[in-house]
Amino acid sequence: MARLNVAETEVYERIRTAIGDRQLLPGQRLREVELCRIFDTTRGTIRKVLARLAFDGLVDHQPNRGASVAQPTVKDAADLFVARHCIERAIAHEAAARIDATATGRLRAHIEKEKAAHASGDRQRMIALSGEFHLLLAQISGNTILGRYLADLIARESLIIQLYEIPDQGSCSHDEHAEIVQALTGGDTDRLDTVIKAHIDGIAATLDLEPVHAERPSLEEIFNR
Amino acid sequence: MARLNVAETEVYERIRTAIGDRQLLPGQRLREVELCRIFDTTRGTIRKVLARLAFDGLVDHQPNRGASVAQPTVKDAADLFVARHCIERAIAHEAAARIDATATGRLRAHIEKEKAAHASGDRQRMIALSGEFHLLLAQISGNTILGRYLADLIARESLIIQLYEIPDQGSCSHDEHAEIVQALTGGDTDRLDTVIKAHIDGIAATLDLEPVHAERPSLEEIFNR
DNA sequence: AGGGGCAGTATTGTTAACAATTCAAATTTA
DNA sequence: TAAATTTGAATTGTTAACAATACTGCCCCT
Repeated sequence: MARLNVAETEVYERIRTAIGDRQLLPGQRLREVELCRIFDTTRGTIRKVLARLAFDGLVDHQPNRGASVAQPTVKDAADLFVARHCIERAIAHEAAARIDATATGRLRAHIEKEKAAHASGDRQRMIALSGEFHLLLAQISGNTILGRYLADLIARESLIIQLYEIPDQGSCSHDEHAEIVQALTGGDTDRLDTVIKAHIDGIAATLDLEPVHAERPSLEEIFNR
Repeated sequence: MARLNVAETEVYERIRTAIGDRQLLPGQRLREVELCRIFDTTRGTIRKVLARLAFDGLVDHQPNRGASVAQPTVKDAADLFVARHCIERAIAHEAAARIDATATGRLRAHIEKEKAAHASGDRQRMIALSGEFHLLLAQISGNTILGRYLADLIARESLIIQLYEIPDQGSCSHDEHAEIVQALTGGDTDRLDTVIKAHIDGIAATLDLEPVHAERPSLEEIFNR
């Protein structure tokens, strides 16, 4: 095996998961030399990684002004949930056509992990596992393109959730995941569609996407009342 | 307006459309210095462009072995049509919810262009216009994420069509496009689904599993005239 | 005070030289 | 002759210095 530019993908993954895990908050500046120190690598590598993240929409990269973690708008969020529903539905259909005992076992095992995380109240881990469940579905579907799109959407979603989540609205959906598995193995595609739709809507429902926030309110609006 | 790295996007677009227009054939090598000469730019710019194209899946980029136009596999092709159907369906639904007289007018005007290209037998132009029709739908839908995915899929598709198309199987589908517009304005979503499905299946049906090998024109010939 | 320039610093962008790797033809060897 | 090896050229990968740009605090002026 060729030793592929390991440093680059390493740094890329670490920043990506840091965003997914909500350690890197939206708007956080990402200075090149600072990242160089942290990851013990060169500026060239960092630049490539930032370019990739910018292309993913996870990072805002303006010429001569550097990079920062993206701050998706309300419209971005709305577009995302439409796209997510469409991709998730297609993945579920493909997975239903290919599912076997092994796949079912992996899904059930994953749900057990989610239950454990829920029981122990480890919120960070719950979020990570929830994403992984859907990526596992994508893997079972076997469609790499859909899988890539889903990974893209999940990463963006984590930023959106951070920005727009309604506090104290625990979105712990491992029981919904169990329903999805049940519908998958049952072969009832109508029911599958219903469950998928409900699941995505459930996530969207924990957000406050009122158009009020669409345009950032001006300082006038905030203080002049 | 800031003068954004114009050279980079320029080169990127030219190579991208050269692939879309079937001037750059699958497997064609893309040497850095050669591209530098052709586009009169530096190696750094070319490298960034090639990295981006590789990320798009349009270019195969192996460490120390350089870049070449990608050669999607049969599985890639199968995955693509599943994804394409899913995205196209979602875009159609969104577009149906937002369509107005202006949008209808633009779609009809586009179809007229397609008819003209068909009448004049300009195959190259027909291919380009066919892609544009779908991107126009995406624009009407207003969903930028779905639009991005669709653009991605259309670019990949052009490579797949080149590799696997059955010769003399004229896939000139401007009448199918007219049907889509009719279903869109009619508001009949079931019919819309049927038409979309038929359209995608129609494209997939013109393909064969055996790769086609063709003489490849040099980069000079493609870009320098 | 408050605004406008000004210089110094910090940060990003680019380039050109150098290093590492691969490729292909020529040569050797069995 | 065919496989293996060598060798030099072609090509890609990396780095470090330099250039350009944007940010920040200061001073001056009104």
